Amino acid sequence: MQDSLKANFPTFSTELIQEIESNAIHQSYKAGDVIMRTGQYINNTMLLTKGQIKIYREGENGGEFFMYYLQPGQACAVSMICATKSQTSQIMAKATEDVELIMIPLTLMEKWMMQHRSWYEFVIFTYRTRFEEVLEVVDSIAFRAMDERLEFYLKRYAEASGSKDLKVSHQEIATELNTSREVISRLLKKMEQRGLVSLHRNQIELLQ
Amino acid sequence: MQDSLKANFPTFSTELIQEIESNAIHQSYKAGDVIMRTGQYINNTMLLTKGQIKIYREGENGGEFFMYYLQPGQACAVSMICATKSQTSQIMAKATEDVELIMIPLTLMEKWMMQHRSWYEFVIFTYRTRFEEVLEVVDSIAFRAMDERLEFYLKRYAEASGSKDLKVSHQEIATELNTSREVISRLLKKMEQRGLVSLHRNQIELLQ
DNA sequence: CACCCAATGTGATAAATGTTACTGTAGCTA
DNA sequence: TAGCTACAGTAACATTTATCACATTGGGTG
Repeated sequence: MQDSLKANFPTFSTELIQEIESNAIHQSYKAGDVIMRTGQYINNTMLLTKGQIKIYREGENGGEFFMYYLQPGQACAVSMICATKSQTSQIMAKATEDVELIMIPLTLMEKWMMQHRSWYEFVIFTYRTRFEEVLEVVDSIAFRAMDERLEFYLKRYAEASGSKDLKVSHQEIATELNTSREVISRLLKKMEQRGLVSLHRNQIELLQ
Repeated sequence: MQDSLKANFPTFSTELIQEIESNAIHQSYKAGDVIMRTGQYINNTMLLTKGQIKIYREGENGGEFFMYYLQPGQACAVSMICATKSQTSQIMAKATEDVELIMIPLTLMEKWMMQHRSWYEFVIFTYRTRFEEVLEVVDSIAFRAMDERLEFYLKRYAEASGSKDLKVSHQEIATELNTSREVISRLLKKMEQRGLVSLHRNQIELLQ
């Protein structure tokens, strides 16, 4: 397990890794599990060591607006932010694969900020990258029409899955972009005509 | 000046305030000045002691999408985040009133994180509130149509200015919501018919 | 006052997106 | 194989938003 920690968080100092090892709680989830709900209290920061997590913003009407992915070696910025005051979560986290993660209690999270430079830098780095990611999301909704947003979504999906064959239904895309399946179908057809994708059942192949 | 610091940042410890006093650079801007541009390098964190700042996200086409306000006693989260790695700004900051602020160099910002608990808490609090504010903005664009977004905008404007008489033109609102003046005029008319606002030249009066 | 100009109002029309309704099709299973 | 179901395609229409064109209004200024 130390190996997994070291491999996923290479910037952590040896002492920090030992501290994590002796204090942290390991937790695992199955693909599809909801790890965190909007409104839930947060007392731990979560470090992802295996699998993939999708972060959503929930609308009142039950919409699930996709924000970003978490990969092994990353942490949930929202859990860090909320954990510092035991606030409720503003987002929903869902496992897209079987997930293993390490829970760091609030008290330790704060203590380490003062004691471990590598932890401090990791936390700040996490804040920064997630903030930037959210700003990009704002861009995409504020300035771009649905066709561009769809391309943006597919690109991120491909990056996260590490493949150009996206196993995803039109309905799922529609839900995560907060639009309707018909709209996505139409736009995908147009993209196919432009030679950007090749459409199959339950699969979208990104060309070029 | 120490009084102004203490009044605006009441959580800061006495030692921290002294440190800020002896190290910081004071800077002032006129209403309308652009304080920070997208793409500009950031080496300082900024604490606002007087005036008001609007934070925008700039689109490639020149759009200026309004994100949130900064008031005295607050700091620019983006400047904190970027400053830690001398990154470029992802946002634009514009003074809406005459502004006075304190610049904290990157090196101090980091040093104080380890030394001053009140600074650490302030930084974390700033991250958290700004992240939440941006998430709310995502909500408003992702889940709501223009009429609701307009109401959301006006409410925030009223809160920030501390008045129900908003001195703002339809064109300005349109720009900051990335839509067109006609749309805003029409929606405002509807709001007036519903008894939510009273429209005057260069002024929108929020009723109830 | 006469004029100008920015701000606002409004209709017509286009484009994008949302909604409804229906069809087809692949894959699974009884 | 028949039937079921999730997924996908598509037409028709409604609604929202964008764009264009032009009228009106009110305040400031010569």
